[in-house]
Formats: sequence, structure tokens, C-alpha cells
Amino acid sequence: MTVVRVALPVPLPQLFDYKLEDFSPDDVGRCVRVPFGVGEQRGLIVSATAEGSWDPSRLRSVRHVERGGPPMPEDWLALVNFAAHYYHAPLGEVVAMALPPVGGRPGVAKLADPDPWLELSRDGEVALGQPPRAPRAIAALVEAGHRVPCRRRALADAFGSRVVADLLRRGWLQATPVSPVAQVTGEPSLTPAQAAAVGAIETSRGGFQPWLLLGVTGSGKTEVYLRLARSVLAAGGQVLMLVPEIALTPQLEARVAGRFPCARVVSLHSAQADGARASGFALALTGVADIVLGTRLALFTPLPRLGLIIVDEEHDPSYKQQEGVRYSARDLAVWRARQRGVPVVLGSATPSAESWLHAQAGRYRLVELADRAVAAALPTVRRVDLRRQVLQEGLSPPLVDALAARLAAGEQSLVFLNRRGYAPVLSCPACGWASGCPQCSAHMVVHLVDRRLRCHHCGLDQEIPRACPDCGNQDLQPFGRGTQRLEARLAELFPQARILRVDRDAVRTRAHWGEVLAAIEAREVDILVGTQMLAKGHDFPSLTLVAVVGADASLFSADFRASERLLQQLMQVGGRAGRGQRPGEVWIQTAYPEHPLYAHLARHDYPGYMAEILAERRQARFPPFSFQAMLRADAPLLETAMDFLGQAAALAAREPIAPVRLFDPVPMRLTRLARRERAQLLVEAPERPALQAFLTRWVADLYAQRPHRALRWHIDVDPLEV
DNA sequence: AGCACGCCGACT
DNA sequence: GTCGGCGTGCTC
Repeated sequence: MTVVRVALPVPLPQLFDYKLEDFSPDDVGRCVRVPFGVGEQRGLIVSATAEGSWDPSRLRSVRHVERGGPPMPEDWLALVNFAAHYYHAPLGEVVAMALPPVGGRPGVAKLADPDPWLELSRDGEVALGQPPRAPRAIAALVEAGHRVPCRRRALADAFGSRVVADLLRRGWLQATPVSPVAQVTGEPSLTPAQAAAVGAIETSRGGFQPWLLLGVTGSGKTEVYLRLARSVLAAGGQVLMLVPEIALTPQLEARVAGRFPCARVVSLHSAQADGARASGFALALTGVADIVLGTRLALFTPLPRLGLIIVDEEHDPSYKQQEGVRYSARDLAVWRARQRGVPVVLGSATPSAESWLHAQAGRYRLVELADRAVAAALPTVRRVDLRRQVLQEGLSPPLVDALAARLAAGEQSLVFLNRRGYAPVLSCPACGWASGCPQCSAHMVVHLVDRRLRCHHCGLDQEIPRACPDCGNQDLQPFGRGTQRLEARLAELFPQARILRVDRDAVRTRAHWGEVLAAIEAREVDILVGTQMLAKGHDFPSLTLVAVVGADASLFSADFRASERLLQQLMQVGGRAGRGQRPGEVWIQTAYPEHPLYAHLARHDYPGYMAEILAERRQARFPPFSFQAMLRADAPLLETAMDFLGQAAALAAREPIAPVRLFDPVPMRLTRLARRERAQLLVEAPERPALQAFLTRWVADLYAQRPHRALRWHIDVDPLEV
């Protein structure tokens, strides 16, 4: 009789012990179904003990152990365990998040390679006869009778899966091991900087080493990743490649798969069907997958042969999960690399302040790709001084002229405004009514395209009122500007131009996104109007002008990370310009042309501005010179949330906590969200261990509280928004 | 988080 | 007489 400790997806900071009659040691890491309360739960065995801490007479029995596949390996359990401790989340919740969804559990069959390399023998050729709809390559293969490996799926497409199954049974077709780098296609020559970067990073193969790969947009970071991947694959390793968003993956996916036709490339992201995610996970777990390409959740992929981790655009905030278990996939990637003794490459043109400081301190090694691989020069940055311009619908005359010039020259322009909708608020000039969201402390945004008012926070969607709800005035005015309004204005100014708006409202699906990219590439668009969707990693070779509208708004934000983020965003979107043969220009409309951020941007001096940011943060003792955690609480009434945080502060004050510092509980900036009032309490410490030690005690105390039933709370370690 | 138990108010 | 409000407590 063995007692197993099971992690269950319940918000309780503990494991649950169960009896397991026919336990075998490799059941550790397996999923189980167990009785829990009146119902049943699915969980994971994380350890086994001779006797648990629980009264043995009250133990219940495991109902079912899922023994259909290999258990989760020990290093994977250590990873989720670390994440649970570091982020102070219940292990069961971390496990539930890290494993693929239940509905898509792969069967035993899917654990094997679903599309293996097969080799056709001479005998097989005879039996096949004339394939009905053979692709040319396979037809040639059959005619020549060569022993050339090909994919099972390709053969099945050509001859039908029944024929292939029959040939396999007769032994005329055999599975053959093929090196993932047996074929490598489309390697261009490397620039000297790329070659140097690859050479440098390769010296660390086979051991833990974080690298910060600093490469301006267009300098060819991806090529460096692919070269590094190649040598890891050749040495029998697996590569984990993280990218910020799903929208980016189809392009990259195609490029990776195209480069290594013999490698099994698996992509993982949250938009996938459960089954696809589960089988990708299984292929990685069984060591079939050579390259795993995915968003932050892919960090939790089990990889028995892991040889390299790549985190592309490491500064991107989407690596931090903002709900549930609030983990940073980038930070965990570095931990994972250390755990497995492999290098990790953090790539960005605009590294985060955190990574930049690590590089300066020598904890990460810095490699730089200084030159653009695809274009001669970086774009010229111009600042349009708004104090000397009369704006018309948000556009200054010089900017309009610049757009007109590009249009005349047959070149593409992009107008960047990070605010979707027509106008951020509808208001009544007569009585001052504004389109406040009834559920949030925010304004409902005017969407003129479909005549709706929408709250961008809770999703509430209403018809635009014909008259003021307060005074009946029929002349309601949209205030401010969003992408829709900008698009409308541009259409007025340039009736002959083909204008395409690209934001989350206009581009809803992945397929649509692909069409949009294709249209831009085919030069079927003259002027793009878009949000940050357009800012990320796409090559638009005919784009020569990027115009930034309304950037000033985040220049003086209360969030200390706002300027870092703005600079990153502007450099990213500016990097879209001039990636073809022609040089690009970036125009920025601003009332503060002398602001150091714009000045550094104009000089393409990221390190220079980063030095300023870091000096300010050091002075103010903000991260990365201090370490933070945020306790957030929400409830229907603000008072409930504030009371809980007050109690939490009192708990902390029971013993001396220096050097940890607690701030006063405050309502969040967006206090009301979806009918819940939110407040937060910031905790800060000069060192991570001090913060962690405090959090461990504090969170245990918090779990022991019995707060108001409507109250929800969570801890956010290393919060991005303060 | 769920879910059951339990103790008080206005209905068929 | 009961349906149902949500306070309280528990889950190996």
C-alpha cells in the first residue's frame, strides 16, 4: 500500500494524499482521477510516500491511473514545482495550466510519431503500381526504385493510407531514422555580425549560459536562431523556441519548417484545438519533436533532449501571463536553461531593462547584431513639432504631405495609432454626459463602423444612443481619435488611395491575418492604419514611411515602465520602415520634440536611453533595482477589497519584515472592472530572497484567512503593471 | 473554486 | 408547510 501525493486544480496551497494499491514508481508524474469531496477531480501524482501526513484512516483511494503513456519526467515536475513556489500559486493550479487541456488527451497511438519517415524498398515499388494522384516527387521515387526516405503522410496522400498500411505490414515500407538535419534548405550566407554571434553562442553549447542577442530590426536574429538550432539538432538535441504571439507564428513556423524539412517541428499556442496541443505536447514528451515553437505556454513542454532555448522578442509583455498563475515565460526560460544545463538566447532589438541590466552585470553575455542584414540603413526619424502645427483631425500638414509623396511614388505608408475604435469617448456638449461603462471605471469607445459603443475592458456592447441619455440632446460628439477615425480621415484626404485598417476589430482570425499580410506584401495597399498589431516582426518591403500619431500620451504616464514600453514600441514599429531596398522614414508627431526618449529614438540609441532609464530606476529604487510583488483583491464593493488588503497589511506587520516594505493599499487605476472593484497592495524588497521569504509566510497567513465570500485575491510576483 | 449544510424570510 | 437567500466550513 502506497500513499501518493496528488496535485489537484483547486485554489488551495496543499497537496492531497490518496491510497494507491498497485503503485509502481513510474506512476509518479502520471495523471489520476481521485474522489474529492462529493465529486471527482483529475490531478497529477507528484510524489509517493510510505505514510502521508494525513490520518491514514481518512485516506481515500485513487480511482484511476492514466498509464497510457509515459509519466511526466522528474525535471518537468521540478519546473512546475519551482513555478508554484516562485509565483506562490498552488501546485495543482500550475500543473493544470502546464498540462494540455483534458479533452485533448492523446491516445497511445498519438504518442508515436504520427508522420514518420518511411523508406520504400524495391519490392514495394512493384506492388504500388501506378499511383493514382501521386505528387511528382513520389512518382519519381517509385519509378527510380530508390531507397529514398519520405513521410508517411505524403505516401498516404499519393497511394491511399490503406495501401501504405498494407506495405508496412509486408515490410516493404520501413520506418527509417533520419537525422533532422539530413536536409537543410535555404541557408543564405551570414553577415559577419551574424557569423560572429553564432560562433560566440556556440562556444557555450552543452552548458548553461544566458545570452542577450541585441539585434536591430532587420539585422537577422532569426537566421542566428536557425543556425544555432541546426547545430543543436545535429548533435541530437531539441530546441525550444518561444515567440510572443500566435499572430507571429505562421510566418516563423513556415520558415523553421522550410529550413529543416527532415525535422519534426511542433507548434504550441493557446488558440490551438485541444487535440493538436495535446499531441504536440506528447511528441515533445516522447522526444519525437525536434523543435518546439510556441507562445509562453510552450515553456512548460517536457523536452527530454533539450539542447537550446530561444526567447524571441524577450522584452515583449505577453511573456507575462496576466491572469491565473501570473508567470513570466521569459524568466522561467532562464531557470529552465539553468536546470537543464543548456544555453538560453534572449533576442530583442529593444531588450527589457531587466535583461539589459543582467547583461551589464555580466550575468548574461551580450552579443550584438549592429547592422541591418536586409537594408542599407536604419530609418531616418523626424519629429513634427505639434506646437507649430495646426492639426486637422489629428494629422499635421507636413505629415499629410509626406503621405501624399509616398502615395505618388507608389510606396507604402503606415500610420500607427495604438487606440482602436472611432473615438475613445462619446459625450454630450450640452450637459457634459460621457459614455461611461456601467460596469467599469472606463469610457465606452465609439465604433462607428458598426454603430456600437464598446467597453474595451469588459466587452459590454451597446447601440450608440441617438440622444443624450441625460438631457435628450441629439447632438452627441465623439471625442478623441482611434484608428477608425484616422482611417476615415485618410480616406477623405486620399480618395484614390487603397487604405487598410489593421487592428483587432478589423482582423479577427488567424486566417484573415494571413490574408492581410499577403495583401500588404502584394502591394495591394497604399496606406496602412493600425495598432501595435502591425508593430511586430513582419517584413513589409515596400513600406517606406511610418507615421506615429498620439505617442505623447504615454510619455508622462504614472507607470514607471511606460517610457521603456513606448521606446520599445516606437523602435519596433519604426523598424517596419525601409526593410526593402529603399530607405525608410519614421515621422513622429509630438508636442515634446526635445524629450530624451524621442531624441534617443532619432539617434537609434537604445543603449543610451536604457542607461537613462536605469539611472532613474536606480535612483527611485524601482525594478530591476528592487523586487516587487502585488497583492490584488477584488469584490463587488471597494470596501471589501480594501478591508482585506488592510487585514493583509496588519498580518504582515505582526513581525518585523525589514528590508521588505509594504505600501498602503490603494484602489487600482481602473478601479471598477466588470462590476468588481479592485484594489492592490505593493510589496517591495531590495533583494529577491528577502521578498520570497516574506511572501512565503505572508501567503500562508492569507490562505488561513476567511475573507468575505465575494472577495477574490491573488499574488502577482514581478508585476508588470504597478 | 465548488459544494453541502444550515438557519431565517415570503410564497404556492 | 416549503423554496431559496447566502454565511460557514470542508475538500486527502
